[in-house]
This record gives sequence, structure tokens and C-alpha cells, in this order.
Amino acid sequence: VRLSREDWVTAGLTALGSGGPGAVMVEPIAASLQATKGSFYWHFRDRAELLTAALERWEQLATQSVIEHLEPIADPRMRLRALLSIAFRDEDELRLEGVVLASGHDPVVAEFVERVTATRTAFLSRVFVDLGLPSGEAKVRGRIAYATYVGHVQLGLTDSGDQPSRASIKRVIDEMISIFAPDGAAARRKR
Amino acid sequence: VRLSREDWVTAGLTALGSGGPGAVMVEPIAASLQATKGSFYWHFRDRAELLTAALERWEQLATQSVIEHLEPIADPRMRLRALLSIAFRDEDELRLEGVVLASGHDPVVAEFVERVTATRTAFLSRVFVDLGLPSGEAKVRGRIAYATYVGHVQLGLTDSGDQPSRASIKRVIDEMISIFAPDGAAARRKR
DNA sequence: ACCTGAACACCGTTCAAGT
DNA sequence: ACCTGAACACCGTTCAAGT
Repeated sequence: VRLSREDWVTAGLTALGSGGPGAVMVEPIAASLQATKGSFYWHFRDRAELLTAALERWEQLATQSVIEHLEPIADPRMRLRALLSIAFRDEDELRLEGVVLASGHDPVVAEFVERVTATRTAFLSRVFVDLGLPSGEAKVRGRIAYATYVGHVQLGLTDSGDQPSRASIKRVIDEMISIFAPDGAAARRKR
Repeated sequence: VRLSREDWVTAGLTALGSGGPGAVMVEPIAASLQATKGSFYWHFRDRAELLTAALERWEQLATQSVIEHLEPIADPRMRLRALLSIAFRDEDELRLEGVVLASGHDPVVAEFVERVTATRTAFLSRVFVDLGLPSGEAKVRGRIAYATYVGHVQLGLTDSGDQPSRASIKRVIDEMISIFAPDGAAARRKR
């Protein structure tokens, strides 16, 4: 059975999601694909190259597609709500996201996390600008909101088994919107 | 030169802070202490036992001491501000914290992260109860506020080098307090 | 072009032997 | 009680040799 480079990348991404960059190991992955390590080294220069290829795929899925889907929503509060409902989807789907965001200390991963962070905080700042905040304040709030998201994904990774109910997710989303994008009257009072 | 168990734990904690659980490696640490791996295995059953011991020390430093220091502050908004100024101290000091919080996918680490998470979210929920929120809402908000902290520490880990200025830290803290614990008038308007 | 198999280095773990 | 040194298994990397 002949393997393509993409087959290895897919297996690499699976390993990345289950145990972080350290779990992207040549020999175990080769064994899971029923090939030898020698075969791996025909497709890739080294372990880092596989990790990089897997992260490229993740970056595509994690930013481009999401943002292209949300960009058209004109009303900023609705755009934020749509974003949150993606962010709070099923915990299992967030595993890969959480593991990658948590691996910034790995130099290979760091480059990707930095780029994704910049894209996403810019997107969130835009929401707050559209809600009427001055650009400096919108930037700070965009960063804080993104930190909240990152932390949430992180916490979901260790939450012992119990999947949150649909109702409790809605409650958290409502609370987050009332915290970060309170209605006009309350917002005006603060200035 | 004879080594104590504590010497190994100290070295293990340093390794943990610089590269995560995967960096807590027997042979390199032995080399750094100018001892052999055999010596290590007299003090510890295996690698996991060293990691556990290092995490125990971290847990002590990271929760007990901080909370004991803040508990006596009666005014909840001041308590929150004091907590934030600890949370936003120098990035270098937060490295270990960030690396540990980010390693929840490691089963040895997970147990510690879960316990610390429970302690800290309970502490934060208490702040919001003392601010007058009903307990359900205080719990949700405590969790969101802690997620924000976790995300912030995470983002600090990959922020390319540039230490934030004292002024920009104050700005973020002010913004967080106005978001999570708005003044009485604004809070009343929301209900 | 794509893969195997053997080789070597590095790290985790064990253990007999030393002080 | 505390440590060394050699042994073995596992994984990353290289490379000559096979199809």
C-alpha cells in the first residue's frame, strides 16, 4: 500500500490533537499506518516538517473558514454571538484547538499561534469598533475577549468529562455578551 | 557531591517551566546536576514521580500563598484589583504558571490543574457574590473571569518578546474591572 | 519514485556492584 | 544510605539497498 504525504499529515494532525506536539512521533505514526520510519523520511525531512504541515492545515481550518463565514454579518452584536456559538461548540471538536493554543512554548507551534492570535484579536477588535468603542479601547477589549476564549478552550480540556448542557452554554454566551457588549443604555452610562 | 530529593525537584521545576512536562527528562537533568541517571532512580521511582513532586511545589506556591494573602481584603472590588495585579505581574514570573496551565492534556498534570482551577474559580465566584450577584450568576461570571486570566497567561507565553509597559498593564486591569465588576450605577441599570 | 532494514545516537528504566 | 556503570528498550535520523 502506497502512502501519500497527505496521509502522513492527517495522521500527524490526529496525534497532535490527542497529545500535543510531543505526540507527533515518527515511529508510532509509521506503525499506525503500517509503514516503516524509512518511508516517513522519504516524504519529510524530519519530525518538525510533519508538525509544520499539520499546523498549516489546522491554521486553514481554524481561521480562514471561520472568519470568512462571519465577516458578512453586518450587525456587530450578532457577529459576536455567531462567533461565540462557534467557539462554544462541542468540546470534543475543540480538543485540537485547545492543544495547539496550549503549545505556544514549542518553538514550531509558536509561530502559528502568534499569527492566529493576531488575526483573531483583530477580528474581535473590529466587532468592538463597530459597536462604537474608540479604537484604543476596542483593541484592549478585543484582546481581553480573545483571552477569555483561549482560557475557556483551555478549561474545557481538563473539565472532568461532564459535557456542559445546551442550556448552560447558552447562559454562558448570554453572560459573555452582557459583559463584553452590554446594551446601548448601559454602555452610554459608563462614559 | 551528595544530592537531596529536593535538589532534583528544584531542577525538575526549572525544566517544567522552560519546556513543559516533556522537558522534565531524567538524563539531561542528571547531567545538569552532574550526577548519573542511576542516582535519580534511587530518589524517585520514575519520571512521573519527579513531575508530580514538582507540581506539588507549584500548587503550593500558586494557590495557597496567593489566596491566603487576598482572603483578608474585605472590599470585593479591592480584592479583585489586588488579585489582578498579581495576575499581571512580570511575564517571566508567569512562564511556569502558563506552561503548567497549558499542559492539561498530560494526565499527570491534569489532576493538579483541575484542583487549582476549582480553588480559583471558587475564589472568584466569592468576589462576585460579595459584589451582590446571585450565586448562580456569580459562579458563571467567576468561571468567565478565570478563563480570561488563563487566556491572558497563555497569550503572554507567545507574545513576541515585547514586555507590556506598566501603563498598558494598568489600562488592561482597569478595563477588566469595568467589564467584570462595573460600578454600582451601571450594575443596577442592567437588572 | 517510493519503500525496507540495518545502523547509530539519545533517553527511560533496571540492576548488580561499589562506597 | 547513596551512587556508578553497564545493559536493554524505544524513538529520531541516516543511508545503502531494493522494487
